[in-house]
Amino acid sequence: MYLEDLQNVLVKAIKEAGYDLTPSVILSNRPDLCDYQCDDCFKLAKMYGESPVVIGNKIVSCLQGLENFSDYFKEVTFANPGFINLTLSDTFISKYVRLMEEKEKFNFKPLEKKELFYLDYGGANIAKPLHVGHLRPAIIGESLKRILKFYGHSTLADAHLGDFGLQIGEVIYAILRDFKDVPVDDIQFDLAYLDKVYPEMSKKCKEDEHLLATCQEITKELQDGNEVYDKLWKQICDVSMIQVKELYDFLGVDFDYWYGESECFPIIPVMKEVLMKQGIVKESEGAKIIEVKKDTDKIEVPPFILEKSNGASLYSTTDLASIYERVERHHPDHILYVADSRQSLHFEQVFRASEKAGFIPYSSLKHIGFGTINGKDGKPFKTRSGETVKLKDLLKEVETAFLSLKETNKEMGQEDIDKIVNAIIKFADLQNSLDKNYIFDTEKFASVVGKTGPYILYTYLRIHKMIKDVTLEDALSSTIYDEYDRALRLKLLEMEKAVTSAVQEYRPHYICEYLYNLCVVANNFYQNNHLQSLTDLQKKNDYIHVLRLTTEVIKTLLDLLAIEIPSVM
RNA sequence: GUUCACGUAGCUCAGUUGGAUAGAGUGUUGCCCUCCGAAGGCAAAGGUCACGAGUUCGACUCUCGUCGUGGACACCA
Repeated sequence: MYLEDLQNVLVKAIKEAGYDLTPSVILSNRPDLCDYQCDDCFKLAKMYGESPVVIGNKIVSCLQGLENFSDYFKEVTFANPGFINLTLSDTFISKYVRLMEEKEKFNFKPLEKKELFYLDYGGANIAKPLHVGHLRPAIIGESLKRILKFYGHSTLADAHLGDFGLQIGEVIYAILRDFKDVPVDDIQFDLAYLDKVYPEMSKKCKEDEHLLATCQEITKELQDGNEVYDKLWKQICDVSMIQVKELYDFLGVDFDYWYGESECFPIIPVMKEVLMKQGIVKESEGAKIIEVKKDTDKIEVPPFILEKSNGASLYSTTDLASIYERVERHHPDHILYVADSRQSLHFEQVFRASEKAGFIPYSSLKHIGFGTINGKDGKPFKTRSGETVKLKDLLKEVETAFLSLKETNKEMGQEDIDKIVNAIIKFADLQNSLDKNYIFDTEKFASVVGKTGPYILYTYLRIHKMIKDVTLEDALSSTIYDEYDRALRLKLLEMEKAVTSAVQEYRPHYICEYLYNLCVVANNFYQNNHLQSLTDLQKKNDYIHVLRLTTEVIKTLLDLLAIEIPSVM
């Protein structure tokens, strides 16, 4: 809100100077000179064919002539070759800090249009243990959901479990082999069994074409409604879901719908009928396809495959069916897919097919791709023996490393330890920009110093401890006492920008960046201003106001990253 | 082969419509606990922004090319 007000003042001054442009007021990149700056003199110079120096000086003198100048600025200057430097007045800063305290949601501007975002960020597979690869979609998706919701949008989260693919056929094959003398209704197995059998079958099918074909056949029959397979499948789901939910629960990742691909199957025939009527389905090499390439394409975009030559459905089929179903049922404005960047071509095909079929426009569909977690060799992260790392083991490893840092950590309650482990992992992951691969470094994931989740938690707890029992009588005054105080108040105002950017670009790391910077400024304040020894009551009152708001902002933003605050550290 | 993403300090990474002196963390070297928690604060050193052209008053940012890394390229998910 404050930025908009600043901008409006500038609009007026520009008009008064005889020009017409909506300027952009941005955070100063020379904090030694000013708080905010406007660089649009260059643009105006081009538009009006005058020198930016002349234009800038005109605008600056219009600003300086404002009747209520001090409501906004302490100082406005022009700097060569074309910068307008704005230093905000204490009155202005404190006014908006007070509004952040008083108004709902830190005085965020209400949304012009509330939209419904349908988020697909699960991708966990039934019958396979969750591994490192499932970590990023879960925490990025969860964070995006919370950010969108905080911003004012509606969200629906769908786990979209992989529960009807080849891996199920493989596991069913193994069950029938291992329990061949047991009547189907009496077959009982547990999670340990699935954990053992899946890797075994997966390996064997890669080596044995005949076995693979058998498992594919089982998968198809399951999809077609084979009763025996269906019974086993239900049990596989029940057994696996316990672990899947346990892990997601630990990570604070929650879904509105725990749907799997299997849910799409009843819709597939309906969808196919719609597609056939539109006449966009073709036959090619025995398969049913939809052409999705365009003349403007630089790359060869392969056709979307609706049906395999053996009549079976595949990944693309269920994804398109799920779009059809989601649109029919929920009418979302956007569907977001949080999935590995490697799947970008797949989503491109699905999105084009969806648009061609008239389900939902291409522009409403978005694949939020992210890089893979690599080991130090630049290849996907594996254990020493070359296996994918189980998520459970990774979490345990981080916990062990944390506990060994300090003797006293072992005395902490399990709930607090869990929260800190979450903070370590999530902050380490989310602070990277999404599109890059990143290197998994055990040391980094065990670190609690510097730019880490625990640093944020620690900052929060220290400040919270000293102000939690104080009740405030007077509102925050407009006096700013020193540079640390000023820096903290200015930083608090930036919250809106951080969240807005994160929403607009679907990038949680803007929140991390801001959160860390806020904590640095807050720590600075803390180090240089001792609350206890203060005798000036108004100053003490104001400091508590500012610190309290700081803790509230930290807590709110941590929640957007799905990080909870422990009771002690 | 075609194509997409990436290449910024020793290491791990930010850099939000192209703007002034490219920022953090970590590591290294020094300081700061008789005052609210040292998982903290301060300071120093550390850069041909992969390389070469181009567009622009101005390029880490945009365009093209080269090199390097990773990925994708119809019946797997």
